[in-house]
Amino acid sequence: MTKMDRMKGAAALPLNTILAGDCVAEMAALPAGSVDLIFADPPYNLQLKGDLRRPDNSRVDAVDDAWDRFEGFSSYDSFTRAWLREARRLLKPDGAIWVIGSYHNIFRVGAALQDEGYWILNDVVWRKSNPMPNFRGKRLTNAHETLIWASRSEGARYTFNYEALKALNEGIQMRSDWVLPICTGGERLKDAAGEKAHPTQKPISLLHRVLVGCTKPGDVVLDPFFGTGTTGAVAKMLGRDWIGIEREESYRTVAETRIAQVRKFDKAALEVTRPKRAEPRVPFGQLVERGMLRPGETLVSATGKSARVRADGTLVGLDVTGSIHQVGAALEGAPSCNGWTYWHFVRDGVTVPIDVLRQQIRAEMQGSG
Amino acid sequence: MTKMDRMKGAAALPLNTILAGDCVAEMAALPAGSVDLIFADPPYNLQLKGDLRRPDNSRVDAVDDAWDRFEGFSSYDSFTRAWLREARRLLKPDGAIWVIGSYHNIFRVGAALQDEGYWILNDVVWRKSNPMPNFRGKRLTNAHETLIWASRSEGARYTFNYEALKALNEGIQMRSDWVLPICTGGERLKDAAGEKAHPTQKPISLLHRVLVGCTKPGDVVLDPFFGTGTTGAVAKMLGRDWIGIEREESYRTVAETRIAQVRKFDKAALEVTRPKRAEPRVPFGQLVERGMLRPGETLVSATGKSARVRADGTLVGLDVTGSIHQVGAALEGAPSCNGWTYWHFVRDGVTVPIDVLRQQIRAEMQGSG
DNA sequence: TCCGCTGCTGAATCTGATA
DNA sequence: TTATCAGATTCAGCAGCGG
Repeated sequence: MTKMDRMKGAAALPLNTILAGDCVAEMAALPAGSVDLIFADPPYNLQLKGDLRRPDNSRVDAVDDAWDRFEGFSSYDSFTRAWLREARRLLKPDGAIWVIGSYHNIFRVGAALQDEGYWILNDVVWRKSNPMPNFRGKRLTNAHETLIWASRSEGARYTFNYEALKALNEGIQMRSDWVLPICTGGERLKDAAGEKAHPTQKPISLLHRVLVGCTKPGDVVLDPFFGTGTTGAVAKMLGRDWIGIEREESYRTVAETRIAQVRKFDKAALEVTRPKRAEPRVPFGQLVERGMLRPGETLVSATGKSARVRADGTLVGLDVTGSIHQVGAALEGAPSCNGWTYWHFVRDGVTVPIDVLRQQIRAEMQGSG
Repeated sequence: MTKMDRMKGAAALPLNTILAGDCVAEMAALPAGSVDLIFADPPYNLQLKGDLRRPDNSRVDAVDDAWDRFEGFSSYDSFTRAWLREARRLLKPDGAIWVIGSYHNIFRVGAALQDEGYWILNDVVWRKSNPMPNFRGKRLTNAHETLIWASRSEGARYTFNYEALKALNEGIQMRSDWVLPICTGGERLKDAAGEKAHPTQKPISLLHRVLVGCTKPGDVVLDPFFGTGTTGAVAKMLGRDWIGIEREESYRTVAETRIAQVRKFDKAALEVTRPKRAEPRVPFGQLVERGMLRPGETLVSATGKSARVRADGTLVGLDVTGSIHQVGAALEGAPSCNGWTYWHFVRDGVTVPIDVLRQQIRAEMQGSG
């Protein structure tokens, strides 16, 4: 594909609309390499037989819709591989996919993902804080669903906002198990008759975490099983573009009304904690040029090693000369070393990491734009 | 099979011993329909490439054993289907199987189980209370493993001690997610050199829950990937018969010594299974994800300071960005600050501490362990 | 004996910008 | 495309030691 083709394709993308039809056919009509993230909540192939009743004999409203009926595993597999293949064609090279499912279908989906060339990054457990109990006492309470996060291929440079998710989790890195309530109450959409509009509406909180963690503002998010449009609603809130595909007219109607009512968060609120790597690079030599460190001055490490600063911003250790990183690594016998945190200078008897000086320079750069 | 055959087969069973050899060949030599429960911890096919270092530069001791190396998915699939087929032949008609794995292999195992005619009853998530973190900040902490529980076939009358598991869970129906620590400390078996005897020893608490829930005293439990014999040790404690199969002599030696030391119904060993209950930690970000607070919304303090909420659960104050605690401390010039009581939101003209929202979330989590 | 501090470790598919 | 090198990155639990 030429750059021109891709630009043409991108221009043709039906952003922020719901396409009516079968997801494989609709995806086939979209341009390759045009989507940043796909979130998919495919039919679970539940294979329910008769009714299920609660201990008080009331009937459980199960998923018995036509779209969840398949002939058998082989038919479900063909369906799965067909939509996963089209989805992969649509993804940009560094794009990624999330798929949610239960034990009825997730193993087949996961194996198909691997067979189609996707590269699994994590499986994530959505642990429901308020699941439906097991009424018969014949099994464990089915209290979770599984999500799979995969990049388009091995080695792809997928988007992962590590610091943002860490911030969401109060400073501790986000784990693969997420405790979130199921979608109930005011969030649960109702149809005209007051019945739930969709049997398996996903909670906003789930999509919020996925989109904050794995997309950037302005990214294109595709949901091939749009349902009542949680993906679109959250994408809009977060300032991402979205495309939905949905066969059932009744779901599309509910989704359109819903998304129209969503307000985008304001720009400042969408800013997210950024990684250090995104900050401007400051060469160590600048600390010397600016006179923050004197040539000839001795730097020390917490492990008791020392080295002397030279005018060109290199260090001289016992036997070694080189960058702050190289000398640190050599003195420790380590394969690598972050010299910024390893080396310290001494002022008025106090030992200070040289990284503090780098932060001063960065702060100045901020102020001067 | 006649009743006579089955009795002959049962009589020939090598109970409470470890068979040396490849599990497919060893299972093929055992009589059909003779086993009540199988617990299997097959190789995960991790496909690790280079080595991994912690931020302090120490090297992670990875699973690089020969038994975890496969040519590719197709080779792993053949292996999986071969042992699952033999395992199914050995099961009594009402027998069941548990298999444990990670995202590297569990999807292939689950699909194979279904294809071979097993009937999945639950997938169970082992949520590790103390997993290894993600050192490079490139993915989510891999904090769980998945177990699949399946009966030999659809409609089988498998053993499930509903009341026993409910009692283990302090009177509440057992859920499909189990919080248990990984195997460390005194429980972790060491070799003569003081190194861990097996790279992936499973905790007693995990097997305890499986065997209490899915076997009866006197049942025969088979583990085709016996390793250092946690399955055998727990079976002996609980008065079940066991059969192990293990290729590696070093593992068999450790397992034999270990199981010889186990006393039936060792009370102290059973203590391990009681989960510790602490007040669950609720990250501030969850209030945002759940829509209790809106990104862009302003929080205020009793001292007249204010800050705005961002989508990743951080706050922006006058000059500071960070957690609710960090921003509160900075604005007050204090070394620390409890953001939960310091910050308030405004609804209908009323100022409410954000801690009220945390209490709401905790109330939802109550009773769901 | 208790407390705090340091150090070590666990089934892990673990970098990215620039030349 | 490949080589080079700067430099970013961790949580819970247990053992051992010193005061």
